[in-house]
Amino acid sequence: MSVAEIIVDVPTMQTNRPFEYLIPDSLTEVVVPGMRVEVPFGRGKRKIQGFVMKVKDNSDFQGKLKPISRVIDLKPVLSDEMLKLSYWLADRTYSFQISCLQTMLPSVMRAKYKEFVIPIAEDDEVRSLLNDKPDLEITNQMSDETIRLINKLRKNNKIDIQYVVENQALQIKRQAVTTDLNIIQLHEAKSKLRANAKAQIKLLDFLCNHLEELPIEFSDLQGNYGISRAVIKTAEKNQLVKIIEVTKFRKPVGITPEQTNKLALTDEQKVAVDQISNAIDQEDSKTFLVEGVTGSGKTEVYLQTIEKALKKNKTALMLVPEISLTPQMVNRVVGRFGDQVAVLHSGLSSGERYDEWTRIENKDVKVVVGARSAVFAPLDNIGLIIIDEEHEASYKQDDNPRYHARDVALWRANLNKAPVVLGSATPSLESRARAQKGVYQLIRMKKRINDQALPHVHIVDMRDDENAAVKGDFSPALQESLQTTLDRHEQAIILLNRRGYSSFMMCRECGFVLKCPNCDVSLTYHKDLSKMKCHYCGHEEPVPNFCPNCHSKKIGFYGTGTQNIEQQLNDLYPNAKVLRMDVDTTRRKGDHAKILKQFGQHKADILLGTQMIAKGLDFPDVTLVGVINADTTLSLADYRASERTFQLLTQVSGRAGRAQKAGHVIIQTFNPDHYAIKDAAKQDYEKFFKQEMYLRHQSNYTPYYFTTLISVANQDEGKTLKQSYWLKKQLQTALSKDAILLGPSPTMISRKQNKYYYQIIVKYKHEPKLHQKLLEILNETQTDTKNGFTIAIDNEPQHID
DNA sequence: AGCACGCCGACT
DNA sequence: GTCGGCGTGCTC
Repeated sequence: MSVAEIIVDVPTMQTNRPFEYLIPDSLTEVVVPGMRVEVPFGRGKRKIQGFVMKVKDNSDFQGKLKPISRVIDLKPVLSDEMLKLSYWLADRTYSFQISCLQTMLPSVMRAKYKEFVIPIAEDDEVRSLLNDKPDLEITNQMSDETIRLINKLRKNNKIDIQYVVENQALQIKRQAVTTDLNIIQLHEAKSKLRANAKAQIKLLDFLCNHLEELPIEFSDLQGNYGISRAVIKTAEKNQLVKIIEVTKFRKPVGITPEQTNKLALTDEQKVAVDQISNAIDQEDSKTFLVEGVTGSGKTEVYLQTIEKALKKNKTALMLVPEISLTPQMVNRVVGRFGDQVAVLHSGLSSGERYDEWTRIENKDVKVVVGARSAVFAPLDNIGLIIIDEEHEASYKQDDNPRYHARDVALWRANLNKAPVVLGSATPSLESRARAQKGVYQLIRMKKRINDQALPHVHIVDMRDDENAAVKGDFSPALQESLQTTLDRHEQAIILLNRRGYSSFMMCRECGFVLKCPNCDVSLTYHKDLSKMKCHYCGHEEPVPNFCPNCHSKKIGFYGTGTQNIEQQLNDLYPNAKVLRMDVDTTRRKGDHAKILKQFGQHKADILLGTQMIAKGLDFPDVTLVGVINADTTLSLADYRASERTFQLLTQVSGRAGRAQKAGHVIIQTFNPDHYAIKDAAKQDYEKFFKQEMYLRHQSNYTPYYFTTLISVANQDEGKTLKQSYWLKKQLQTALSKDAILLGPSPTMISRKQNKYYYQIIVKYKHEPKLHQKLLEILNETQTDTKNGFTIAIDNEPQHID
């Protein structure tokens, strides 16, 4: 007898364990761990997807085992390493195992479930329900009436429900172009076209040059050659080409960047490369923290160590924050390693993502570059893992499973006996502290390449009379510097530190602030829609003409958004071209890259934006960086506020003067004496680290303490609070006197989408019973979860709000 | 999640 | 009486 242990696709606490199924004779030897299968589950005829975790010869199960219906994959989609990782991940993040298994795979591999009504009796009601068709899909848009009818007919055995598990990944079909004509016929056709049919000529030329690569997908033609769908359709009409559907993905006909060669290393780089290479050689899974000032050439260290891993016939994984996954960055890697590289970025459609995943799985590539989720890339035999901008909060996923890519990377590295390289100019306190203790090996790179001077940073005290008197948000010093920069035909970057600083409406008469009816936040003004919008739930309403509270007409905008600043810049420098980069201008995929490209080609003089412009951009003509409001992140009620402010200011300052030209940075602030701002101005990480460590020690925070955040949410505020206190009491029973228990307290935005949020924070050093207790709580509260309670556990949260 | 079982109130 | 509301418990 052959039995499989299967994790089923039902994300609840009760089903969060393996279920045993009989492997039918026809599938023995076929069903192996890591494979997806379809199984019957529950009393009805429901069929769902499951993951095979183990295969064994017998079962202790008392009841009758059901057999596996069919296999979804012919070979396992998860390796033993990944299966093993899923146990650890589920445990560490307090998530369902099924959720962990699913996040490791591209989203198209998540099963889609469909239900169909099948008639089994001749009946008028059945006929009218099905409209004389052979079946009817049950959707959630059906009226209650229809659902009731379906239930009734089923009870009376007049219809049956059929469950279908769909595998989206295999269903992806894409349109592609091919032609029956040969090269001579194509040329002939071309000569017959009118001279002004430029796009048609371009298409035919393309076909002539790529005949052996046909069929080629639409998206490739559009993306890489600018041949639009309309052009192809016209050609089809004229019987020049054929449009077919392809299921087999081909590698995109990409523009391979120019081959780049190794750069000569500075002494500091050499030390770094040697040490890491050594660890690769020794298969030593130690962790390096490369603390290198902006411009010290960390990327070259990454590239040369990756090369080292490849030479040892191993693979390499490189994680970068989504935001710095720019063409600049990608080209540098692809330029060095060519088609051995797979890139997983958010610009890919889910099909393309699956494509890249398949390439990695098939061992067609040796290097994977990508954002957070790329840490689950199905690479085999990993020789090196790199995490660039190690301190970035985006490495932590903020919904379930709440994993930190760094932790996953360390786990995989340990299993693969590979070193990990954490790189940053401004390491996270926890990593830097670990290096201090010798857990990680610290490698410092203090010098910039070519001995470039660090930019000169000038702090402007906005409390000064002179600055306070200015109407807008630009101090005289910043105005002057901008003018000088423009006069010299150089470029400037203006950073607006965003949090809580967008335009909201307030009444000057009664102080009323226009808020979202569902969430406890003020609505922000969106110029493009001319509407007030909630950033949390998307609620929108028209801009009021008078105060809804006192009916005064003195209601107006407060705060500064990027649009407002853009206006001010236009007023101050009417001849300068300003590019704005924020959530509004980068909504569509590729917008981000487009704006940066334009700026890089010097098609604009000033780049204005939020956080997203601070990362890894390298523009030789930028000589001025201005920070409008350095302190808005400081005022957050988050213990990481100083760290975040320091990191942001240091990163953005590093954008100035990266080539031959000297850089200049102006930071406007109301807290000029704050250490985070002063140390950032001097690019003095070590000094900041000491000061911040002292404060963290004083207030018992990371890295001196571990933190776990438990949040409770419910529609009813009283119930939420009651539940929170119960939770706190439960936790107290498991904690020692040394643990610190904070809360319950309302979150910064205490109401989101009509639910009230309360949180409890546990700070601890060593609490062996805590983990078990939290699991118990999750188990005990599952009935509450059904009743609209949300209980979330965040291990080492990135922000507390 | 989906489904059955079971216990209560208001209708042909 | 019985239909249908939802609370409870189970799924190999």
